[in-house]
Amino acid sequence: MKLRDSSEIFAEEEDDGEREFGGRGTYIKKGPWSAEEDEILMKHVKKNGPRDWSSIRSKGLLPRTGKSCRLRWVNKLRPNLKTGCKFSAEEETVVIELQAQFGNKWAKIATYLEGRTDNDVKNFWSSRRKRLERMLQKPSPSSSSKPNYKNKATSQIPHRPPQVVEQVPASNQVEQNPSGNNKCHHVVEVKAEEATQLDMVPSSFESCSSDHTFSQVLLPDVSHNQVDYGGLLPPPMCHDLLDPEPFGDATFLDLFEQHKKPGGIFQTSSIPTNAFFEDFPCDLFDYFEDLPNSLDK
DNA sequence: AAATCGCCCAACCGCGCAGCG
DNA sequence: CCGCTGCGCGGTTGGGCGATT
Repeated sequence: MKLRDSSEIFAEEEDDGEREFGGRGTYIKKGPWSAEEDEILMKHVKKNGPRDWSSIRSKGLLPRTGKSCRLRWVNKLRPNLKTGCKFSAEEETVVIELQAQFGNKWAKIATYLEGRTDNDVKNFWSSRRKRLERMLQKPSPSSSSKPNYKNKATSQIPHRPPQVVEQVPASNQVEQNPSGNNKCHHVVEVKAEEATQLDMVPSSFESCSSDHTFSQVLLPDVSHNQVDYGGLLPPPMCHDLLDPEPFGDATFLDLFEQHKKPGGIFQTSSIPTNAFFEDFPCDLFDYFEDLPNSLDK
């Protein structure tokens, strides 16, 4: 397939009715990039390096702003990008930890993840946050758009085998694991923390009957974070947990403290029943299925 | 089969910062 | 010092698409 040159792309822009004019009377193309545009941009970078973005338009190479060109290069054309590849559990762990430490410094966080862009990280976090927020909203039986597992017959619920939950080691038990698989250790530890965040659903507290207790294995002591930060300062706490916004005036920790009190939901370490977990979507526990067999014992 | 919902992701927008004249 | 310009970053939006109803 023959790619068009820049003059043809400009000509096309002059023909279509959606062109937008820049400050100098030149039109600026917006929207999806074509293969031809990518090709031209690649050539520019090959020749000049990833800089002089604004000259791409001023030289008449592309009807795009320098901003747009840079973004395209950084997010899609740069070599060694993991495009179309979902975040691995390990990458998720890194993002969660670094977000707790740096806040929403996506560009900085992305530098710790090979092949990921700030946009990737931002989108990942945004999706995760939305999911969390959705779960934090008190579900109304009549208006909930998501399936309300509680209201469905048990036979329709995609059951998670009990052993899946039991595979998760307590944070202070992992350290004693003689197998010493650091990678698994790392993932399990932080996943437990994330599960803690996601599980802080007030509606679940209410819907959970008293015999549906939540195992402490999913409530690691956040002060005993065992992740290797590679020289970075360990995050004091995930921001999600400290952000009072989802909980009104109380932070997650406030709620957690309340529920740790005698009679609270977290005081026992008994094995949870499936019923508790049926409140959550299956993929919430995807990490647990990735646990190695060595942790089965 | 059609409608609706939810997720993912590419791309744009606005703002702040740095460099330069 | 000030204004201009380019660049980088974080926030937001809108479309595509698969899953569900």
